[in-house]
Amino acid sequence: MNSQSNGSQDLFAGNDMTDYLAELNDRQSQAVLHSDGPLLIIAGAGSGKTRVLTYRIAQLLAAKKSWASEILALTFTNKAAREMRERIEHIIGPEANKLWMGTFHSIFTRILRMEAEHVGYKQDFSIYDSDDSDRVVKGVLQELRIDPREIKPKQIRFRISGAKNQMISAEEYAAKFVQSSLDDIAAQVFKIYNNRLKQSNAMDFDDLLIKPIELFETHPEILEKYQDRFKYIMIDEYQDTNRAQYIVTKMLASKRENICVVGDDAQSIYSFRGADISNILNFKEDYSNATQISLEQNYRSTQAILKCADAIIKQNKQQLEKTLWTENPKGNPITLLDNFNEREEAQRVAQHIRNVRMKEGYRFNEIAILYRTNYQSRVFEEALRRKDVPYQLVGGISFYQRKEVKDVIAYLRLLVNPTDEEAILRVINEPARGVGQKSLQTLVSLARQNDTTLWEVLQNPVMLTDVYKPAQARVREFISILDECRQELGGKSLVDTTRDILDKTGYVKQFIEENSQESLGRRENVMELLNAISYFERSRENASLSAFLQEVSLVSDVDNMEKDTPAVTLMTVHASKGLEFPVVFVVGMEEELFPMGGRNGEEADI
DNA sequence: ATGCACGCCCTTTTT
DNA sequence: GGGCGTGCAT
Repeated sequence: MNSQSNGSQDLFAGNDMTDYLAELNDRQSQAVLHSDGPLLIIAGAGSGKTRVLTYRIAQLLAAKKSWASEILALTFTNKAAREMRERIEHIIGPEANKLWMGTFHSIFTRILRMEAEHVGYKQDFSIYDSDDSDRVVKGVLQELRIDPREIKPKQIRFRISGAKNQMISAEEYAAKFVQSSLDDIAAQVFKIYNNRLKQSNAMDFDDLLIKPIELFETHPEILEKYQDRFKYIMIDEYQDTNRAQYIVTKMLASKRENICVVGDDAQSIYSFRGADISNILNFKEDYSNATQISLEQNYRSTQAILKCADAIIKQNKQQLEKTLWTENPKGNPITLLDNFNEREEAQRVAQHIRNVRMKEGYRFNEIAILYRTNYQSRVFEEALRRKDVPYQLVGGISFYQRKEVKDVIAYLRLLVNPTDEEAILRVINEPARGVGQKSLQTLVSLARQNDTTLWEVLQNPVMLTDVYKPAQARVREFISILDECRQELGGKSLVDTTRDILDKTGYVKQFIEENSQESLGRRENVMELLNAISYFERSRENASLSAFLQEVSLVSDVDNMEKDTPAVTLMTVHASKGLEFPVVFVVGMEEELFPMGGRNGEEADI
């Protein structure tokens, strides 16, 4: 691996700024030394982008341009944020913890928590992931008497999310964007969906980006507070910002224009979730005095690989011109493996892995298998198992998306935010306590009729009179368990409180009684969640339940990837972005699958 | 009315 | 390898 790679060697032995400037090439140090005014860094793949960003922050601090607490650095993944923070900590020490560095979602959640009341929320609002959103949509569809099997909740959610990303309100959507009956349904659902989230004191992922804009638009004095606080703003992966992210950062930067964006139009991979490549293409028009610096030297790949990538990217119609080059060796040619089907492919990849290990001495953790979609992993897992090759899966159904984990999390969410309707619906009959569909339906419609929260209905004995008698008692039991555990929050530890919930509800007991392979696994996952909570509690100063919940709702699986375990890594191409492996298999390179095409496969997407 | 077992469905990429 | 809906038993 090259010395400029993401490798683990300590690059920051010296504390003297000049020391590490010496490690940079001309363009890199130019970018690091630029301090005031808008700066656009076009950073090709493997061109040392992270190192430039970290050094730039260190440089701003060293030159006393600002305090750490006045720098805002936004990334897309927790991993990128953590990596940068660690590197900066090496240079400047614990002061690094004062940086406002994190994903868009986590930073703006932080701001929203502080300003919640100004956007009509309570501080401990819940965060709904896409699964929660789908379930809300589904509920709304049912209330509208639309069969969720004919109209898929996901389709509706995509439309709502797409609209939100582009800052189109439910009202505007209904007025302007209805072109099909599906749009029409989406428009109806959109409004109700928003109300329901609001009433549940919950935000979805998109809200975390939109609500700050609302906040700043309606409260100029609050906007100004943050404009003054953030003297320097840095945005990583700018090519992947969507409209909301573009607007909110522009608002924050407009006073000082000390905004530095780093990106590469050729590496835009998130258009499917609203990323708008024109944000980076138009940066120079947004800020007429912007400086542009292109990082074109690649430190990661061989010439052979670079040449191949370049030949493909050159065909993009819209792009910022640049040519990647490298001083690295020519390297092995790329090997093409023709296969009859996926089973043969997997089998031969597994064999190749054994070969490169035996003949060329690579270790398992230096090898990666990349595919387009998670479900492709299965056949490779099988093949690797058969050949006794250890592997680790990154992504797919992540730990925090498992049903049993989500259930326990839902219980915890209810301690913090009892009005979280999605959480109630999730666990009110989990484990089965005799509150079935029929009773639930009654309860929900009571809430709607009285324009109140489900929680309110559950608590109100008068309202419950219409509900099936046996269910009433069970509802009361459910409520009192939650109330009891909520009392504990201040006193007991989080793990103990969680254990109490599990005990009182019999959640784990059901798994023990079932005693099947499956329930055993589920039980283990719940135990692992307890471990995670306990670890969180031990490693944090102010380890509140709501802080834990926030963290788990904003982590992804790549964040937990183990770099040193002796295992081949399996993941999607998306998840691999920014990582390095000496040996890489890109599998399933089939028409329509890679790149993904099909009916709506537009040329721009390809 | 609820609970359970079964068969059906689907699987882009992520915060 | 999931969830989810259906249909049957309790």
